[in-house]
Amino acid sequence: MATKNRVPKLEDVAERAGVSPATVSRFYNNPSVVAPSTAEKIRKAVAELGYVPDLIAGGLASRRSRLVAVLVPEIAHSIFNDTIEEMVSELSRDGLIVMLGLTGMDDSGMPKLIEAALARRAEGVILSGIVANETLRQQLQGRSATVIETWGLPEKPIDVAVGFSHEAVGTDLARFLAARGYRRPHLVVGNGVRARMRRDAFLREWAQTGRRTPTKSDVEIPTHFGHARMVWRQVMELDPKPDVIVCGSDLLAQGLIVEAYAAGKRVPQDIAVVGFGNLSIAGEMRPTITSVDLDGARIGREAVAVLRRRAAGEKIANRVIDIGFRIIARESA
Amino acid sequence: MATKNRVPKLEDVAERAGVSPATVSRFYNNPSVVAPSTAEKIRKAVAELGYVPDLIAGGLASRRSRLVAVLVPEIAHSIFNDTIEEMVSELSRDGLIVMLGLTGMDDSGMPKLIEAALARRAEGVILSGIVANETLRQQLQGRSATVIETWGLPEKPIDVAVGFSHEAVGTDLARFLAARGYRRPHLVVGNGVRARMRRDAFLREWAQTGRRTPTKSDVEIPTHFGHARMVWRQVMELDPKPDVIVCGSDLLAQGLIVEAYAAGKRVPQDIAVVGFGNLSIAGEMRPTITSVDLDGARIGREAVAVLRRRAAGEKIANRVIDIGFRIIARESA
DNA sequence: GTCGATAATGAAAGCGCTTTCATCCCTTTC
DNA sequence: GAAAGGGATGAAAGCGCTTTCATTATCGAC
Repeated sequence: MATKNRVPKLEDVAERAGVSPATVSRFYNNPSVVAPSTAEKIRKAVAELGYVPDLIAGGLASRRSRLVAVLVPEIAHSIFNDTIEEMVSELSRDGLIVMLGLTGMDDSGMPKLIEAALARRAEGVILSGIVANETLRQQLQGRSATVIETWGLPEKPIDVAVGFSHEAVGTDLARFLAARGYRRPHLVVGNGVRARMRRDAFLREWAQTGRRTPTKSDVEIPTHFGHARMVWRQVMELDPKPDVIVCGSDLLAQGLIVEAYAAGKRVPQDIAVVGFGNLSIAGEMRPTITSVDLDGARIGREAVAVLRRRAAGEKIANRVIDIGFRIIARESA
Repeated sequence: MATKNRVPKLEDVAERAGVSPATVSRFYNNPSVVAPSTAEKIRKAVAELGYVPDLIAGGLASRRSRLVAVLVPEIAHSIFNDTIEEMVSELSRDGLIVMLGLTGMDDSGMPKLIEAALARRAEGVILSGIVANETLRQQLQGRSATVIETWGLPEKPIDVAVGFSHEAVGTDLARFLAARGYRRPHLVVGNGVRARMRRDAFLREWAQTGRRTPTKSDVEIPTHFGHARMVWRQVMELDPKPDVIVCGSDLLAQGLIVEAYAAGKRVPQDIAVVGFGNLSIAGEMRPTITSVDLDGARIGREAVAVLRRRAAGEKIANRVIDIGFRIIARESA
């Protein structure tokens, strides 16, 4: 038999079912137009042959790649993971696959990955953070792919952005702590753009209170549990008696709580701690951690929703989608 | 100009550079054969046009998809993340992209994702865990894609497997604890196949010592920090005086340490704790956590190495690659 | 019974590349 | 100086699908 020993193709199915290739193609892409009896014959032939459509060939012909690129700095300790998880499952529901790209914490891998995505004619490119490089912005703008920047809220998005305002977080956090009566905060700031935006807004707002200027220390991003020892030492050097430490992540906050206990201090009685991200541990730690809740999964959902609307040919009116955030007051501050 | 307002294609570059399409194709796929002066002309044309090759079309013609599918249960709290991260960066170095698929903790999404991967003619399919479903195994076996099962060590891999022996972990852990003089362990077991393999091996080995049969409790996988409260309660009910708790993950171990402190017990003096996975927190927690080190990144590297050797046409002699594991003794046990 | 719709299908021309085979021209080599 | 070899390029035939356009069959409606 001619079809032995090779991967069956559309034509083989057509022949076996006694129809034309066009009809088999319609069976897959537009099933409502094929007659039930014909469909049944095709289904049978497909099963007998073990046929799996070649989406590469299909993609070329239809110029639909069914591919969405998701580019993030890293995933090992990432706060983006909820977002990615949500996107991947939502997208695969639509028959889209996601190409995962790791840009590195400094985004150095981004240009190559964007090129790779465009070369595959990705229908969407979802980026974490906003793209700084002007050349890249242009390159992305010229293409038909939907480009979604997430987690930040640029004034002028390349295409669409969904995230929240880091400035607003900083401001609100300052107000929140001021209202609770704290007077000597220490800020632990990750050395990334976003963390700095929050810090600056915090300091600006804090200055309004007329209270002591907060001490600050820097950590590498991604900030995590292991930074705590070093940070603790640094904090104590700069100000042995801060009343609250504001962290760039819940993991770091958790680490500091452990350090505080190891140093014989109680949280929050002797020193308070605030996290960021509202990871599940924030609600599970002892004491539970006061944090800023960002609905990562929601960012993912909204991003996918935008993609869907684009696919449906809708115009996207609101190009900057603010999902907001909430300060969750718990035991630690 | 004819090339205005549309995405330039290979032919446009060829025309502009004054060469044939074939030569431009060679410029990309086999640059060593094109004359330097010609290459320069092409480079110039590419830059002027902003040409990006269409890898979909290229893939169809060359029947190379340059796509590797990576299928994992989830990524939000995953122990696989180091592996994924390593694979993604290694693969993108080779110009391969990775399609990330989430199968769900029960692997229910696997069949569809495998079909999607095959439909895109993925060159490799990397699975976490071993595939139980026989139909799926067959489907995978028939294709030319390299299939790599990771984290487990099946007796008869579909194609290639890289991981470690969960039985050996259980056995070694039992010996390790016995040697340290522990007499009343409690086992916290995730309700997954792999965790159960470790447990059974542990119990078998422990029985040899003639000591008290360990108490056990179950948790949902993925096991994490938040399970600790419930587990702690359960442990205390089953045996108020265990001398060591053996956990299915470092996160859970960390949670139990926090619980122990909250209950006024010292680790390891009053109760010891052992983790699994050797996440970075294991070495950073206070006390540092005794754990089982599995080099997740190495699994990723080995998997990619296999893919490379296949791509180079090499035969893979060793179809089961055991990367081993090490028990890291730290403060907590 | 005829006509226009409508539904179902087929024929064929691509989609934008890769690759085989052939060609041409320039070096070597004796 | 001719033959042989090799390097660089071009022509053209696909890769396995999709989709437009045309065709045929079917069905009411008048």
